[in-house]
Amino acid sequence: MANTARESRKHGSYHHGNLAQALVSAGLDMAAEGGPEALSLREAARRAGVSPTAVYRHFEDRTALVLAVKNVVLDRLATAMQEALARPLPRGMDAPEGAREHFIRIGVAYVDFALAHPGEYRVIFADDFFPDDPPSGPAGDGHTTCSPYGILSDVLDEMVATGAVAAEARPYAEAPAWAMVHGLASLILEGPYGAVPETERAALVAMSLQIMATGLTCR
Amino acid sequence: MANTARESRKHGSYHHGNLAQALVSAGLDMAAEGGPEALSLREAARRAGVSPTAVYRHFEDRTALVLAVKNVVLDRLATAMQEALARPLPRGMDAPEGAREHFIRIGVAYVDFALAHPGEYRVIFADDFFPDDPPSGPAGDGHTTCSPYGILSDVLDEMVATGAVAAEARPYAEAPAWAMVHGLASLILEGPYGAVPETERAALVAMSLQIMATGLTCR
DNA sequence: CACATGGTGTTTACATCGTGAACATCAGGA
DNA sequence: TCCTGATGTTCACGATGTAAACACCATGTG
Repeated sequence: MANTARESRKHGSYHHGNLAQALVSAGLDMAAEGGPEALSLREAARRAGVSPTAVYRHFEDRTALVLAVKNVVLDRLATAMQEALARPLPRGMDAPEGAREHFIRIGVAYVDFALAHPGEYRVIFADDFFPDDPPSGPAGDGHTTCSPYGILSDVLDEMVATGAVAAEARPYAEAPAWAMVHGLASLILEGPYGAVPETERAALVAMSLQIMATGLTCR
Repeated sequence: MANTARESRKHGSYHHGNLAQALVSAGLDMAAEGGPEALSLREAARRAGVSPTAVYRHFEDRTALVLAVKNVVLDRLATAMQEALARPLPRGMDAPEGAREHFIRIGVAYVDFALAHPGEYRVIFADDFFPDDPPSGPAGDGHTTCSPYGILSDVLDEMVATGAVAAEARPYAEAPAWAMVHGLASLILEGPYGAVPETERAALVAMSLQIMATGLTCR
């Protein structure tokens, strides 16, 4: 939104103005329509009103364009998760319960985002390169807190700090948690659970996350 | 393996003999090399020593070819899981513990298969159509027991039958279980956990499955 | 002020892919 | 014997990613 004024192509001007941004925006649209495989370089150029090879002035590859789109999607996902955390907790909930509730919430937010924006979500896992979210050693070292991975990490820390989760269970705890939500999203979007009616889906997701939280908490 | 004798192309014969099979076999090779996106119709034809359009006599689409390959991969995955189940249990293990052990085993086998055959594994989730493994209502109705999904279903039934898992937790229990293993495989193959050294990977997977089993079992 | 420079977009071209249409070859039954 | 249906072939088309050479133009330096 940096510059709404300078719309797509200024009347007859040879130069575009902010092609890179326009291409990423077109890429987001195309991803929303048909996932990462629908994100074509030529079509992005077409939508930006520019010749196919102009793209190469701003992105080395088609892959580079996809990667730029991916970063935007990751940001949006992180925002959705943070909004879920921001909602006030029910009164009368103690710290460990609150941490567990946070865990459930970001999980639900993650899956909801994936189901609401299937195409965009799938871009995150395109081209087998992950720009964000470093695996980070057994104990999480400094990651960007505003990335999905960082948010998950923080919530897990909170669970340990409040005593909801034993400290011994902390190392690598991101893995099962993330695996669960990504697995759910993936099985619903690309797997057999797409057939499950939407009403039961929410219950299915909630139940899965409860099991996960219990597995982490129970000792 | 129906007919090993009749190799690819018999000297000068116009007709191939068993093109369909040769194409699927080529498809498997290509998938092993570069995943589903490397599975090209033309290249499959090339490897079978046949013109590109000959493929259409046996498969309606490129998608149909991919689907055929997918079915073979699902079979192999199921076999790997069944082999894991076939190994004898440690003596002195009671029925609930045995069921839990079975659960862990098929989970490990699933992830191991995915990591050992990344390209083939990814074919399973290509073209967002799932030929096998119907979601099957809340309570599993008759699926093919020799499919990955069927095997998981059976093991979950065993967990309930032996009292390891409460009957109330049975409906839809396949979802979180499968989500976990698929999520793990996916995050390691296409996500950030590919960077984790192989030695720690096994521990990470084992730990995740323990948490999952605990979540199902704990009451 | 003139002008070179580098950033940005264009045109042309090529290899690859999936796919449709028309034609060729062959095996087996009327 | 010849016809018919199954299987492969050749040609053709449009789409895609990308490289190479060229065109435009804003900028700042002489």
